[in-house]
Amino acid sequence: MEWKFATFNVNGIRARLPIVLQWLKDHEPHVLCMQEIKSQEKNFPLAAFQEAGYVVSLRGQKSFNGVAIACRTQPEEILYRLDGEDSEEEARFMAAKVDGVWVVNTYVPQGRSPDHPAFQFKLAFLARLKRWLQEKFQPDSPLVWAGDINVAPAAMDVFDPQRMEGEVGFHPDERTALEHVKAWGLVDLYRKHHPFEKQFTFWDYRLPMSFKRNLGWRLDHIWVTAPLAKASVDCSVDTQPRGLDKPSDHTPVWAVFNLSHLRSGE
DNA sequence: ATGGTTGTATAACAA
Repeated sequence: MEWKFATFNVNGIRARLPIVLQWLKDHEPHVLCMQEIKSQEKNFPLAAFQEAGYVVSLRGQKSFNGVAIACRTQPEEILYRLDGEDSEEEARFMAAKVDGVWVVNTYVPQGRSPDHPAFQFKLAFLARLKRWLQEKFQPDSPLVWAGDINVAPAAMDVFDPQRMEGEVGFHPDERTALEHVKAWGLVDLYRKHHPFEKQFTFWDYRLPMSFKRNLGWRLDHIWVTAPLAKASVDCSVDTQPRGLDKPSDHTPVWAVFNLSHLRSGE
């Protein structure tokens, strides 16, 4: 069974609905993780997704943040909170078991700047995620961690690494925190399939012509456990939606897996 | 130099 998975920071689901629906129609993924839906559940366009053939589970919040998972089939199990989270916490995490695969969808805190308290919150979020993975799952089980991770893992993942070194999104403490999550047993799937390509997933609105000039960052990721890495057929970034009218500042990342390959244990 | 634009919600705030 070919299983297509995608992640997209939509930056406001209501503003992005036409682009997202068209993308679903064109690519027909089994699962789409979304971040920054900036919507409460009552304002989320559930019916439009249903008409497109998707069931959506979401963790919303007024105005900011918010994550959602759109699936072809109803997930077997859904989790809305990292361990220890209280109901007041920002909506940045959810997980669902779909087609036998655990899908962990995060909108990692951006961090504002390295000297801001939000930066420590970002590092703590990554540490908590690692602990949660460690306590709940085995790295030899099929699991995807995806979303807007808000960290560029390496120099080739930012348009000007010398200028960005130490900035939020490309700070050594963030790269270390990300390495710690990875060390649990995850593979950066885009990088596995494209070891040398400089390919971004985010281009800031505030930089004039940033997309045209390719002044971007690779912040959106699909990281998977070993069995899924082995079962993966392809992983790529679709830059097309970033060039449309009224785009998100991010663009989708997708991957294809051969799940029958996974289940046969080979 | 510390800008710039965008979405949400309708005044600022976050990114």
